[in-house]
Amino acid sequence: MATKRAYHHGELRRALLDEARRVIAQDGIEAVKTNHLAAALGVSSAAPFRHFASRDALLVALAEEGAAHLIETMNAAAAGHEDPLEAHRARGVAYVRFAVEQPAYFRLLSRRDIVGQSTQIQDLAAQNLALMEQVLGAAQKGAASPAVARRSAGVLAAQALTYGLARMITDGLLGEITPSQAETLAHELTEVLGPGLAGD
Amino acid sequence: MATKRAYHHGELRRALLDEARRVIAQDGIEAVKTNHLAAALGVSSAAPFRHFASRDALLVALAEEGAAHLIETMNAAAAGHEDPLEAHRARGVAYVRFAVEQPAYFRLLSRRDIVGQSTQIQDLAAQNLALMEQVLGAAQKGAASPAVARRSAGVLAAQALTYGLARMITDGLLGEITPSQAETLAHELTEVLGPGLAGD
DNA sequence: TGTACATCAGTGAACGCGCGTTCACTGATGTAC
DNA sequence: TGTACATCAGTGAACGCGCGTTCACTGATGTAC
Repeated sequence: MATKRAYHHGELRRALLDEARRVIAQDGIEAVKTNHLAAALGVSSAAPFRHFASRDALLVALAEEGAAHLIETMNAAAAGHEDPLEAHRARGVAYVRFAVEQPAYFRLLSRRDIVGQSTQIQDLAAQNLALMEQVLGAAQKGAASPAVARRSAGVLAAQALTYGLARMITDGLLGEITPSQAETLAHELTEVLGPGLAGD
Repeated sequence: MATKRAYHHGELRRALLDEARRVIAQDGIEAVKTNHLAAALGVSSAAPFRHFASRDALLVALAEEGAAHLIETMNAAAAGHEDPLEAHRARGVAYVRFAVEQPAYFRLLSRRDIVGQSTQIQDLAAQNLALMEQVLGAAQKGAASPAVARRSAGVLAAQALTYGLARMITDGLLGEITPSQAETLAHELTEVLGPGLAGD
């Protein structure tokens, strides 16, 4: 709102997060430099450290925002569906859309060195996984490894497909793609998966 | 073979590539530092530049090796199968196995800034895609976008699933996983996809 | 088989820049009386 | 309502290190005669 910034920026924390998000979306996480963020906001290069203990802390905070945002989006998408399989599919579609619309959040959330620093994010991920299992009503019999013991083949297949599509798009492996094209793709691909899940 | 290295290393180029591969597998591409490679091989920090014009050139060369290796592996895996659908599935499984066994190559090959520097790799990728389409015998009707116009939903679904699984594993999102566990997973997941592809 | 010379693959010292982070400081804002 | 003081959010200068890359050099290897 303030057109002319005075000595005190007022919204610097928020502005730093937003600028970092912009940079990540455009050039990736490695392109985030604290001094560039500061310069872009017309502030000294030491200023960011009044709000974040370190560059890493800034990235983790941003990732936490993203996680909350993602869960919310997926829950909202699933809410409208009676059929559990359709609800599950809607989650997958929403996930891909989120990745395309918010590539910065998505990139942060696929970095285990960043996610690993936030128990909050890990908790959200666990909740989400439990929800998926519940929706698909999958019995968890013996699985391939302890690490994936909680995931049925169906859930994992759906996750791998949506995650893979999301990554292919955000990593630029499919060229330029608009959010609406991404959504169409997500619909088509989850449809291919449909018969296999139903027969589970 | 030579136990004691003399003034001339003799295999430095090869050794640099191997060491870089090791580092990438363990800590990612960003962890490759020319001076660390040199130190690990007991050579001065300027030595690598006798064999590669720059750090980037080294990474591209390594990626080219990886691409050749991958194609070969997938072709070999598909060769034993009569049924085109099974052949296609074998390719997918081989792809995931490759990603797990050779995470360094896989990581390099999913970086478009690196792949983009090598027409050789791009050619190999195009050939491979054509082969997949041919195997699946997919008619290419109107698709979601020009960029993906050559890919049917079935091919893209299979790619997204295998790519997604491979990335989830190599990015550590599924915890520690052995190559044989990975192969089991790949089998299970491609099975889920089966019914949808057959009915295409 | 030995000597002269070109070429190749190393050395080691240094450069230079980018970037995260620190530090003593100062201007602005909020609160007590 | 005004003054004194604590606290907060900036500044700007500097540090220090990591790392890619360059440069003039030198020891080893291969080839011609």
